[in-house]
Amino acid sequence: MNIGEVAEASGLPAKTIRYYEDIALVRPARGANGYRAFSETDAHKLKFLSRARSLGFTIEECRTLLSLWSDHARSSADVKRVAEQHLERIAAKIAELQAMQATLKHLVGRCHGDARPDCPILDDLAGEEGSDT
Amino acid sequence: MNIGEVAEASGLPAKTIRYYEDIALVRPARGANGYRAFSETDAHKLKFLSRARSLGFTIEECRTLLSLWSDHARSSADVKRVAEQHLERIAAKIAELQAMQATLKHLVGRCHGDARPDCPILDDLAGEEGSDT
DNA sequence: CATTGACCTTCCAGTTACTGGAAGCACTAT
DNA sequence: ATAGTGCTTCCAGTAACTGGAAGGTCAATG
Repeated sequence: MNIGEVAEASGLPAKTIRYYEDIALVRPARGANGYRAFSETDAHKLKFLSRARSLGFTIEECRTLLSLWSDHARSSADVKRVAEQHLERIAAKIAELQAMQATLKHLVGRCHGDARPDCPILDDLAGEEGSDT
Repeated sequence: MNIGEVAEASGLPAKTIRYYEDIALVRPARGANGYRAFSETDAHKLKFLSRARSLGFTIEECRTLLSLWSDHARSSADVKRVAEQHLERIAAKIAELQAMQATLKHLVGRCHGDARPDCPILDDLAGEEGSDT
C-alpha cells in the first residue's frame, strides 16, 4: 500500500505518517520507485496509533503501548499503568479547565458587554480587589 | 525594579518576562548597566499577564486584553467577546477530555492489570470489535 | 584591592506533535 | 507528449516557554 491508502485507512494525514516514520514509530519498506510500501501490519499499527492519539496518549506512550502490543509476553498490568497515568493527567487537566471556566463564567456574567468601558473582567485581571455582585 | 523583583512580584519566571519582552508584550526601560528597569506600570502589566495566562488566555488574547485595558475608550463588549470565545474553547476542550476519560475509564475498569498478557485496552486500541463486559 | 556569589545579560537549542510549502521525481491516462 | 495526481525530501513555522552556556555587574567580605 502507498501512503495515500494507509492515510485513508488509518484516518491519519500522510504528513503525519511520514512524521511517524521519522520518529521510528513505523518502519515501512520501500518500493523500487522509492515510495513507501506499507504492509498490513504497518497499516494496523497506524490505526492503533490513530486511536491511541485520539484518546490523548502522548507519542511516547504510544511507543510504549505499541511495543506492549507486539510483546505477547507482556503483563496487562503494564498497559493498565500507562492508561491510569494518562487518566490522572486527564483528570488534572479537566479540573484545571473547570476552575478557569468557573472564574471566567463568573466574570463574563458580571460584564455588561456594552459600549461603556467599565468591565469586571479587566478589573479582575488587573488584580482589583473589588466587591462582588 | 530589576527583573528578579518583578518576577517575584508577578509570579512569572524571569525567563518568561524576557520572552514577553521579546514578543513586545512589555517594554521595560534599560538602566546604564544594561539591566532591564521595570516601572510600576510594567510590574502591573506583568501581574495582569500572569493572571490572564493562568486563566488560559493565549498570548495573542493577552495582547488584545492588555491593549483594551489601557484603552479607556474601550467597550466592555470587546472584552466580553474575547472572554466568551475563550469560554467556548474551554468548554470544547473539557468535553473532549471527558470523552477520552469515559472511554479510558471503561477500558481500565475491564483490565485485570495482572501478569497475564490479555488486555482489553490493547484490544480496543487494536480496533478489535470485541463484546462488552 | 581582590574575590566570591548572587543577579543580570544575550544567544542558541530543545520541547510537542505536527503542518505548510517548495522543488522535483513517478505513475496513469489521454 | 502532456497533464494531473501522487509520491519524495527538506526547510521552516507553530505555542509558549525552558534549559544552558558564556560572560558582564553588583554588594559584601577578607
